[in-house]
Amino acid sequence: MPLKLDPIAEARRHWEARWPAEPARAMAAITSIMRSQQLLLARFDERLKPFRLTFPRYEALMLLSFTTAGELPIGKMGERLQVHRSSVTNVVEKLVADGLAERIPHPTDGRATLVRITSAGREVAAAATEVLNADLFGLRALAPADQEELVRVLRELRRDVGDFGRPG
Amino acid sequence: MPLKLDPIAEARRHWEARWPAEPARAMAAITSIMRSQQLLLARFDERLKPFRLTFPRYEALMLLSFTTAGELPIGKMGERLQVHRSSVTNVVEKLVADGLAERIPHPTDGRATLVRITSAGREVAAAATEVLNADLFGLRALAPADQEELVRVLRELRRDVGDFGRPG
DNA sequence: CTCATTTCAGTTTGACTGATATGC
DNA sequence: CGCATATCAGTCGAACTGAAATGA
Repeated sequence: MPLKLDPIAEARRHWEARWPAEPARAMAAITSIMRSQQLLLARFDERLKPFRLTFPRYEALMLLSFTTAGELPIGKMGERLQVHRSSVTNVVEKLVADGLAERIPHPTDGRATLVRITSAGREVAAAATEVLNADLFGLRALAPADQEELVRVLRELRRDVGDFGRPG
Repeated sequence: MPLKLDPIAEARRHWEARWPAEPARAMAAITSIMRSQQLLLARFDERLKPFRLTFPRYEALMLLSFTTAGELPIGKMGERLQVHRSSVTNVVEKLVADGLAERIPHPTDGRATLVRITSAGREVAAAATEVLNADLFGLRALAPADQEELVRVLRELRRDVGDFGRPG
């Protein structure tokens, strides 16, 4: 059930009454991101449920489907998804259990495990993507220019916080 | 360790190779939000750790501190924080365990429990906020105008997804 | 009685740490 | 040998569901 007023606008008024404008603005931006993520994630999970997927699993599946060979070692996946190796092990376990991916030995490195998307995995990935595309990932009402603006500003944010760039 | 390239720009190229521009753009916007949230949350948890707070706990504490009486029933908190009642029960339990809040009986409604912030809770909330303010909530490098833009666009998004407005 | 409020028990999920096995 | 890779066992946090208790 939606609230009557924008909760972030309300919170911002409280902040501005107690702290300078600068942190209040930053806080409003942050909580906007947090809340948006929460809402979008809920929406995604709902759409993905029929496929027995969650957003992290969907991400992993799409990552695999984007590689030329359809396979990637666990460590590489963790790097790309920015989560711990053991978390990847976990997610992959679910995909394997559902027949969407399989573990195969690395041809040259005996330590490594390759995760390969199966044809069933590709089908599910395509079908799920179709569903998500159908409502444009929940952004139907957002103007294309606004979507681009979002990407641009958040790219700045991510670079600043250390998502990419500044190699070191 | 930061990646060399922007992972979202990379993913977007993959999407554009397989699907129309519209969903690719939406997907880029969505994953920008998801990833930003992930990065910010990690940063917050790090900053809040010395106070034995997590972001949800901090949110709950701030919510209480913003009310005139410093107290709120559980259900109201869940409504404002947009989480399930039993989740609030859980978070409040942690705050109470650390002496930052207390449960008191509702004066007129015997069913309800009021959660009240303690003076220790106010102190911790203030100290934690000071720390978060010190790096402007992780948005040091983002221009004020960009922060406002973020708030504006995400307000549209939230309204569309059903965070507020459209009462019914 | 019905409805509302909260708690409790139990589950799910994802992420982590640290220890271990294996192979480069 | 040291280093890298992955798994396993165990923990934690947060969210949920559904049932039970209590009281308006």
